[in-house]
Amino acid sequence: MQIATWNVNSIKMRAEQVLGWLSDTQTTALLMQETKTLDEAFPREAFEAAGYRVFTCGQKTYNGVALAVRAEAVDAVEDIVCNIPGYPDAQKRLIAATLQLRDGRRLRVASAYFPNGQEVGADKYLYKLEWIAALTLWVRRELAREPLFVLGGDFNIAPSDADLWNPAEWRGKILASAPERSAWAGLLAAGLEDSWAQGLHAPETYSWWDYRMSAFEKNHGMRIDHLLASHAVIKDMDDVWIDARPRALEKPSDHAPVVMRISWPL
DNA sequence: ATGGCGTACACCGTACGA
Repeated sequence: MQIATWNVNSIKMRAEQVLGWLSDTQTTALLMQETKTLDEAFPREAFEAAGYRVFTCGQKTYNGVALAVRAEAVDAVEDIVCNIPGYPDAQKRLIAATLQLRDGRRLRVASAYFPNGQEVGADKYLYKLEWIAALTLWVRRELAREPLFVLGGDFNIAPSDADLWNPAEWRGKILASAPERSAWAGLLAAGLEDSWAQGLHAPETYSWWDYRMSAFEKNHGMRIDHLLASHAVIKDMDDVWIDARPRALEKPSDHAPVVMRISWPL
């Protein structure tokens, strides 16, 4: 079984690349962010024709999250929620669903698009911290009833200076500020583990590169997309990596997929 | 200090992003 998260930066622009990548990698469940599309305009038929079920929580122009799940891997998909329960928000940044897997396991997955925050101290920054606090409370509740849980997405947080190509310039700034890193630690304290900590990774491995100034070619990137999971998932994880290949295509998303392989035979 | 690039909506430029 393979689970991936990918900020696609407009699903209408990227559907062909995403479907090609799913076909190449045989990914079981893909968590998408920044679909930037109303649910009725999501290219659902193309995903279904490729053998995936799709669940969307979208809006016009901005934000938007979605799940694509291989139909043959699940008996049912249940308890779908759009946005954080109890946290009303016009911005669509979370979708979760429980996958009743063909092997009998129940796995809850959540795709999250964390607010960017714009600048430390800005209104959008306060919203970011408030949103993460609400998410953390929700994660605690979910973990109490769903032992197999994965939270993946574009966190818009670089957990350590090693996750920035130029940490000196980002010290204390948005994506790297102490309150954001403390919020990250709070998510782990709620009962999640960072899948990345399980693997051996080359230094300067990133998940996002600016479109400008040939940042990808120079590997001027950041690692801000993550897969967290409960221990019951992490203990069965074989590998985790970032697939930078799609970033080198024509008209790419500025983010690359983060992928985890779990030993369950699906 | 700005823009550098890309996307969306719909203006023929603005908002937003990380």
